[in-house]
Amino acid sequence: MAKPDKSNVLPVKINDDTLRLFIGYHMKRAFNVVQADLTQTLKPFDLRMLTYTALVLIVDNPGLSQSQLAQAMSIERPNLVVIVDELEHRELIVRERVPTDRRAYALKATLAGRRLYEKAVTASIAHENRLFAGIHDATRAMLVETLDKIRNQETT
Amino acid sequence: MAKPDKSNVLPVKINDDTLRLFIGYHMKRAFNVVQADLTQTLKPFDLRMLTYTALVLIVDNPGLSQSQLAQAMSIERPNLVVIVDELEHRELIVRERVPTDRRAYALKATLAGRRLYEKAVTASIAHENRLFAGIHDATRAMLVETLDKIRNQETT
DNA sequence: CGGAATAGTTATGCCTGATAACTATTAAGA
DNA sequence: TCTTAATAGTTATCAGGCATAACTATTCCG
Repeated sequence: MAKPDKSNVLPVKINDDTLRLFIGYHMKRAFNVVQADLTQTLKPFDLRMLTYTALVLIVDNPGLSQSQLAQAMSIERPNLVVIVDELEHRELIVRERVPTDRRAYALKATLAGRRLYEKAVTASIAHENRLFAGIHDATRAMLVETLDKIRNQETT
Repeated sequence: MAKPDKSNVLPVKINDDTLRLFIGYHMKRAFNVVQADLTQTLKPFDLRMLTYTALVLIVDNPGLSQSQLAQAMSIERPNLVVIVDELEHRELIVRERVPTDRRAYALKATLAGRRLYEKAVTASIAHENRLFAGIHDATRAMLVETLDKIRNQETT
């Protein structure tokens, strides 16, 4: 006579059928996995998702201002300050003065910044290839297309 | 002779082609939109995403423990305490003692909790139908299937 | 010129998420 | 049985992400 398994080594399976009705739930769970993996990928470069994103945008858009960068990253200006501070202190970017507008900074990557960019982007692509290895190209394309459609539903 | 538009009313379009290479980037942007909309949807019920998720799981799994709930929500036990506290103070759930294990609580929804659950779930379904109106059923199914596949790539 | 708007900054607070350390209770092994 | 390990829940604490208000310096505009 087997005694009931009270040990919670393998806890009872929880029913999340209601939550599974929601696409947002699936998006959150999936994104958590991607973000956790990306965080690990960026750790050797001492970059977080936000500092990485900012570095990429500065390298690809030399001379952009902090306001433009904040808007591109969909974060508020005050929150960008600390990010730019960190990149500047690490000498990955510089804040150059704009001659025609002494309020604004022109953000530009240094050589070290561009080198870190190359390494981090390469590692990130490898990370995504690994994580999405089981998903066909056509499916990936449809996924991206659908995600962009959702993004553009924005109810601002 | 049109003068160059220096006004940043419509800021220069920033090039994010590199970031667009990453599925995770598209996921984050899309999820931000969904989350913002859901937050607005839940606001009239005084629920946040986490309190809402916890309430749904407790209603659907009466008697589950805080440890099980934390695991189902993929958060640490200490962070769940405040969530359960809030739901309990609002008398949406109760912490019942488990006779066979005096360490654990059996979480159960009250009638008020179940009623709020009904309203919030109904509103959430309407929110998703509105947000995903432009996406065909077949596409939604494929989206969910792909997201679940990504979630299961988890590199724990 | 003078008020409005903009760029950047500082201070501050809320929410999410993680860890360490603790109490109470239960399980497990000598 | 007795000791030790493990578990459930809690507290304290910290870091990160994100938002707003208020401020300075500068530029725009009527």
